[in-house]
Amino acid sequence: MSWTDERVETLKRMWGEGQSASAIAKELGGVTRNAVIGKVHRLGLSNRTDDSGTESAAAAPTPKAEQPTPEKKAEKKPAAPKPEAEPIAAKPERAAEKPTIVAPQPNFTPAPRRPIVPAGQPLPPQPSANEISPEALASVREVEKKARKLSLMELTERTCKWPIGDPATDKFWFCGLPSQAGKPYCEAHVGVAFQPMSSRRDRRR
DNA sequence: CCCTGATTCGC
DNA sequence: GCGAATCAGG
Repeated sequence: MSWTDERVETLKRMWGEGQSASAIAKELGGVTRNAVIGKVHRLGLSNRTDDSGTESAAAAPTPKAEQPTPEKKAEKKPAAPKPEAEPIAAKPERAAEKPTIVAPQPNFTPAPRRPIVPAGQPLPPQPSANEISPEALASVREVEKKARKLSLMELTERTCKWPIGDPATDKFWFCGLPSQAGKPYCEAHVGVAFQPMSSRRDRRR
């Protein structure tokens, strides 16, 4: 397989979406994650958070030999118009939803009033507003159908620990699907638990 | 052990 | 330019 324009485009898009190299490789097919990573680097888009300008010091690991490879930056940015459709705010339309209790979210605040926090304890990282992408929500709902419904005792290092149901009843279990490396949740639940780190970073302050 | 990206270097 | 092997980390 070779890096056709189309394949490169897919690579760029998915990488931009924060997809992992292995995921991209899988999508493309015929290449390994190594190939993808290698290509990513050659394309010069290894840094997913393209914040040019705010470059402070650092990034000078070579105190000795400067640049053995005459690196020329043939930047050609304006190539992609990138009609990225901004996802409209998720539609929390869940009026007549089924009585099934929605999985509690880690960043969910049950008590709207009670900013009390353990003394001197820095506030836990709050992923800003909980604007979960519609896709992520849909994904979660889908996943919960396939949940292995593990009990607490059945959880392991590599099972999703996302709670489902009401802890006060028997209708309670854990997702149990394969968790992502180093994360406590499966792919879908990671998606709602953590913000994609990209999205709209900061809307003008 | 599972996974992640980063880097190297022979091709 | 390519990507397997390797490295470094979670």
